[in-house]
Amino acid sequence: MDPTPTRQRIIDAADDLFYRQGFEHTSFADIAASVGLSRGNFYYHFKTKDDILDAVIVKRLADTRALLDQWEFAGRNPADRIRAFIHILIANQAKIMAHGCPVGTLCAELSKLDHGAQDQANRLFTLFRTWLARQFALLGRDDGDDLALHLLALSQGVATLANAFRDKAFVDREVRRMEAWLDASLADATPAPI
Amino acid sequence: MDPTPTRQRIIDAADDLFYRQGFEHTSFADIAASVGLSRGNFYYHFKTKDDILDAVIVKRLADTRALLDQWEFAGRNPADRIRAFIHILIANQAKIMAHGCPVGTLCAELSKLDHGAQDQANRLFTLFRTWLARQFALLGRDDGDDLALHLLALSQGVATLANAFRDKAFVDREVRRMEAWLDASLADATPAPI
DNA sequence: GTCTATAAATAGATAGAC
DNA sequence: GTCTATCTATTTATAGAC
Repeated sequence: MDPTPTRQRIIDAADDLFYRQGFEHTSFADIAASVGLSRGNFYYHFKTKDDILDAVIVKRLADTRALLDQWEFAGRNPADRIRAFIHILIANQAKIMAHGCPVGTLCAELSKLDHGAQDQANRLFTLFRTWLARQFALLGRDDGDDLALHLLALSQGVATLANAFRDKAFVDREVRRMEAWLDASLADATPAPI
Repeated sequence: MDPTPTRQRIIDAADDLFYRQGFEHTSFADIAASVGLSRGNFYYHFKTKDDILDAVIVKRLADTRALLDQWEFAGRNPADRIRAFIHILIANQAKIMAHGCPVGTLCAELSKLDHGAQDQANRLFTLFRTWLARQFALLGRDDGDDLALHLLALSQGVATLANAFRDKAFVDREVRRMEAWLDASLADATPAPI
């Protein structure tokens, strides 16, 4: 009858607030209010703000691994799995237009803050990178990591511009472009540039 | 014998600090110290932090217009001018790896802060977008704006990942890829996707 | 135009009662 | 485990002397 322990509710609330408002712009008071907790009791669960950030990143890493495992399981072949990645831009379109990519915006912010958790956050990118590279490798490409980084870069840029221009049609166009590029990559051993 | 007025020195310092540390993470004290000014005197020149941000964005807009005019003048044809855009990633490689793209990171931060200057900052993107779209149009493309947004998105994503992974070779590869894509677009009326 | 001193608000963090 | 009360540091911002 205690569905989610307080600690987990704090992490979930912080995860959401860090995404929507940014890490630095989110205060303890914001998180406490979101959970329905007093500021004082807060420190029983987390000693410092950086401790919460660590916990949020650990949670995001776990969530990401679970997502990739799900795609791995559900996708019948590597190409379908890569398409699943491309389609996050559609599935999360509203959130991305409102707040950008959770991974890209967090890493960018931590870089500005010169924060010690930078490397941990960057591992979120690495999870996608490694997973995508393996899918491309399974398709017989020996430049899987290069293709993975390229696709990751394009999806990041689409998220950034989608956030700035709030243009749904632009996102849809770019998703179709990525799909066409993937198809061309499958048909041709030396796919078209960009 | 007063080379740069204090107001301009404040704007220059804030511009640099906002880029390297982010807007919110930069305090008046930081800017004042960077200029060599007391905090008190600061308010003689700018009433609020938002006023400084406005001035910084105005400066960046002017700098960007000057840069685009220079490319317009120096490039012998639209293709060369687009190549000049692509090569910012090389020219500013060190800064981009350290702090990301000045435009993309500012717009992303202001979006998180839900800041009133969002639209003003987004105009920086629009300057590049409109300029690129015209170059593509001059090349006979009727989908100039689409191509402009696509190139802008890819360069944004490259900046984001360059900042996260600090990988110079990755940036070089993506620049070559963009150049190859541009060449293919020129040769073919229906260029390869992505 | 520049300075020192200071106000007022907020943020991170702690102590101790219940 | 949760609360109230409090401390300390920082930040934005103002007042007034020079």
